[in-house]
Amino acid sequence: MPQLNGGGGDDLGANDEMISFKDEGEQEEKISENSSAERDLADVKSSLVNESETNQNSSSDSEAERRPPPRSESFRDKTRESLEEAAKRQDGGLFKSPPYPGYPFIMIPDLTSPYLPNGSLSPTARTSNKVPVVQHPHHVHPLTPLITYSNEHFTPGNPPPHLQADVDPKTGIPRPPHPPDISPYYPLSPGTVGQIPHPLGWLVPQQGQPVYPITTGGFRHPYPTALTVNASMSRFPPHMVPPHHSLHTTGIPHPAIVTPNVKQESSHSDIGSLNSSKHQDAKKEEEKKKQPHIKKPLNAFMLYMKEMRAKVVAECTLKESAAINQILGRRWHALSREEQAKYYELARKERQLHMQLYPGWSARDNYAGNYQGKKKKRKREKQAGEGNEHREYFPNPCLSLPPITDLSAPKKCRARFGLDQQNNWCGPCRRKKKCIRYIQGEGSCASPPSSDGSLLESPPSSPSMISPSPSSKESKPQTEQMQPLSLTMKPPPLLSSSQHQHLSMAPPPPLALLDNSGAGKTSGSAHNGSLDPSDVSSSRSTGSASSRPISACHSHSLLPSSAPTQPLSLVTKSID
DNA sequence: ACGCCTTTGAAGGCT
DNA sequence: AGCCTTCAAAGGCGT
Repeated sequence: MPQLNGGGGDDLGANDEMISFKDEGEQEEKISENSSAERDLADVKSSLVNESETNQNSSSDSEAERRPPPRSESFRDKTRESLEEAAKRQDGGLFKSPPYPGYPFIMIPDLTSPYLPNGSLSPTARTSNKVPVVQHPHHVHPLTPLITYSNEHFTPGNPPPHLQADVDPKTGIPRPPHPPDISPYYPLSPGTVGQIPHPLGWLVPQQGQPVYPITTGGFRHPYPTALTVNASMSRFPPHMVPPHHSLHTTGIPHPAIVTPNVKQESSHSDIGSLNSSKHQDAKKEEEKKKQPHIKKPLNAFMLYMKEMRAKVVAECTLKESAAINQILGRRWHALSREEQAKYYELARKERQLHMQLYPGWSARDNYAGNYQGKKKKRKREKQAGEGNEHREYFPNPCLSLPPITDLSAPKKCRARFGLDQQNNWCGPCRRKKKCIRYIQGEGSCASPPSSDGSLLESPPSSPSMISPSPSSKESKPQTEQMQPLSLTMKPPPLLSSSQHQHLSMAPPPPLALLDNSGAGKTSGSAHNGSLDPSDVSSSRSTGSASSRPISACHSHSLLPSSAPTQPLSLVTKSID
């Protein structure tokens, strides 16, 4: 098995995750090409890291000086630079083992927890990127993934939401049971909703049920009265129409559903020009705007970002999301497999539930122009020389972070079988489409992901659960390619660069590495990673993004001099 | 007011 | 089958 065992043999088994580090792989590839082939990749990496780090250390100050003054830089460029600077300043310590206090999933949500940064209850009702959507403040919270997979917080006496007969006499909307354990999250006071926004808050298990007790057939039932939303108003079929104001079973607005912020101005502005079709059009428009916007479920990284953003903001003085996201991106890579796996698991579950809740929903629905209020996003032009080339030749030190490659994160076939067994993948998976096996295995699976509700112990993503798949050949021991996400396993410590060296001795190199050594050229499908979305992202990031420097987070979080971070972009950019 | 930036992952569409 | 594009969150910043 080509996966790195963070030293534990607790391989989570998602090869594809490795590919997330395709940059790393690519760079390693380049490195190995450029340097002696015999050199251990890890050595190369670490040495490069050290070099860059030392460079960074010694020249971080002079870097700015050396950097030629912006020639004909646009404001964007300047902004970028400032961003880079900021990131440089702030990111540093982020790459030491993040001081994760523990995983939120098993944390008992505590509003009073100091873990909640002040700003965590972030900006309320902000619009997401100008999309006229309303987000309740509780939608945003660093502890969002606080969803607890343990039953202990859920009194077994509470009937499942869909059986909840409690109906609000006023609204006719089924009321959530308000279990004492949940109430802290969702103090559904008249005007306000929960204070703890949780992207998956609506998934909070009840009655000791699995997080996703909803079966394909049953989840709609609780909403008959709630589905009073004028169907004509909605482009969504009634069953897709969120109950009422996007209320979830629990009466809690589903984070994925946002009601377009209908601008009131239109209503009175119409008064003047009531006549004619104009008014009608306006009306129509307004109605359209009222259509709930079902957002995409957050992916693992988004969940992670949501949770960690506040933390990063707190740790650093950064506020710019772009810079923070860079940091988070690197932190994401620095996460241990298990940690990442948890997010993947969450994301998977959210997707799953999302799919169940809105069977007809397609991500395409949210594409520009497909729903009111959404402006077309202008495609960012790829700058001519902005290829990945530079980046590849100047490995990003941050990428030499622990090769947390494989996650048994539920990535469908890819995760289950790994890249080396693509023949086992379902067709769609090979084309990066929806995994049919995954859907069949999961979506139709009425049984909870984990019977005891403890996803931590037996995550459904566990290949064995997902697919007894015929393809899971006996040839390969399960331990190798289908390792369950046993969170009981000791999480491999985040590796420092030095550790990374050690890691390089880890048994089977990641597939990517193998491929790299074998395949050589990155171009096209040289490595398996080309099949992985990460490659797409790689191409997407077009160097400009990935090469952006994110380095030092001043203050406490600074790494010891041994492992400062190196702004790659500085290296890459300095070339010309 | 609105778009861009920036990250990763998922998914749809196009070729 | 592979590549490309869009969207999801977030908040500062530029236009």
